[in-house]
Amino acid sequence: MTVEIDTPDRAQRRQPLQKGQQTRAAILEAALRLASHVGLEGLSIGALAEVTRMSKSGVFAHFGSREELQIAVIREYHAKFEEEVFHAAMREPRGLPRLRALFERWVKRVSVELDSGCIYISGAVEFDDRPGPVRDALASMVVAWHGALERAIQIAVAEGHLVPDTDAMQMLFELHGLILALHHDARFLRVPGALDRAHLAFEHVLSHYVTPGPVRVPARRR
Amino acid sequence: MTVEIDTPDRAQRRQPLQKGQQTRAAILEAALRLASHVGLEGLSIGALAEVTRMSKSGVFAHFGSREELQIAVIREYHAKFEEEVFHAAMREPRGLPRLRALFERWVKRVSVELDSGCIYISGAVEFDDRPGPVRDALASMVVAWHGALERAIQIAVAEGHLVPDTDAMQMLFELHGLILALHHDARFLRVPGALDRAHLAFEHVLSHYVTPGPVRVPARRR
DNA sequence: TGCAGAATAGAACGATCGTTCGATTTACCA
DNA sequence: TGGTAAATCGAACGATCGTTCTATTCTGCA
Repeated sequence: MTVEIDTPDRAQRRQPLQKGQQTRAAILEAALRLASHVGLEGLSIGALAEVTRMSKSGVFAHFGSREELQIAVIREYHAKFEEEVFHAAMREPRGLPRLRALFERWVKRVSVELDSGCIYISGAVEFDDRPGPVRDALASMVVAWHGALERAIQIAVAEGHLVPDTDAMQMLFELHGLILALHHDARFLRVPGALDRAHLAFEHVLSHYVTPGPVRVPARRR
Repeated sequence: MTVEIDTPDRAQRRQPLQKGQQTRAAILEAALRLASHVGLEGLSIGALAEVTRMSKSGVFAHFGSREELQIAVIREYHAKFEEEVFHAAMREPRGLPRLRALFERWVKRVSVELDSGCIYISGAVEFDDRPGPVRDALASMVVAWHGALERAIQIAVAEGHLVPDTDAMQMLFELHGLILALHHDARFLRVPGALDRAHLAFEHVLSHYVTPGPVRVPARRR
């Protein structure tokens, strides 16, 4: 539901956002920061209004309901995630380099970023027993991301970097576990060195699937 | 703060619980079931009163504050966990068999048990940004459990089942990741076959640390 | 510049939250 | 069995929740 048609003037002046849209964006940004601390369930319109120095009803009007706000936050997080992790890594060459980049950026997103906990992870825990549109939105984003990773693995197989009988979903399961363990140790337990553990574990997982020998023959493919 | 001294009569009649204690236990059981669905933060005294068919103040009086209730729930979960996972697995022979049993029971606790989500996992996400006594209680329980696992790994090394230069904390990190991934896939995404993935992944991790060759020479030790 | 519509504020709603307090019932021991 | 302390209830508190109104301010286009 964005603006479909802009006046030519506005479009070329790079001012595509009306007032309402840009305060909505500001609210969303604050909501994202807030939700990454207190979770999607902990997100409240009152607190959001305080942070943005607006009235509760003013904030509310932009979303229509708390559920819609939560879903908007999820979508916003997804967009950021896609940009900073997926698209950035896609610039790496196909196969293992790209897979490494995906994992590396994923790691950064989950553990290092200053005040941004991973909403995919916290949301999964908050909504694993709570059906509804929020859960559905969250799940569809996570599934999409996992799908992208699975494809990256399959490409690495096709490139000959990973052994032909690699079970992509199994490998994904193992890599996902590393991210979750990292998130747990770094964010909850505050263990130093969790990052190194994640990297080393990545190599361990990789060694199960990587094609043996220094010489690799990339499969001829387009 | 349990009852220190019982009258001899009561102790031998196996009625160690006064009325108050046993309703407290009943409340705690309900709280545990409720918290595993809605989380420790989602736990409310009102909902708890409704479930136990008591008044809010009646429930409240047993704990003195919501925080105390949350901590009591954590301790209760810990006791159950210790009994069903740790103690049960400790009956297995030292080394690899015991480590396998620990993992297996851990898996069961986290994914199969009907309506009991793992409070260690959900709590870690809920309180990773929230200091206070609840977080401290939770963290100390998790740390204790991880310590027990680390010891089990070290014993397996001493028994010669795992290679001598095994990094116990690294191995623990990798195994913990599998549990978290299982929890995510089974509880949130409801993917079938997550259990099998966890088991296969366990063997993968193991193969990195297990002593090669069919013949193993257990270290002489006590 | 003026006017229509969007954007925001402000007050109020019913509900629920954790907590307090005083009254009342219940359980237990002498 | 009676008396006392423990256990439980019921009502009320202030706070906050999401949401709904109406009124006011502001923005952007003719």
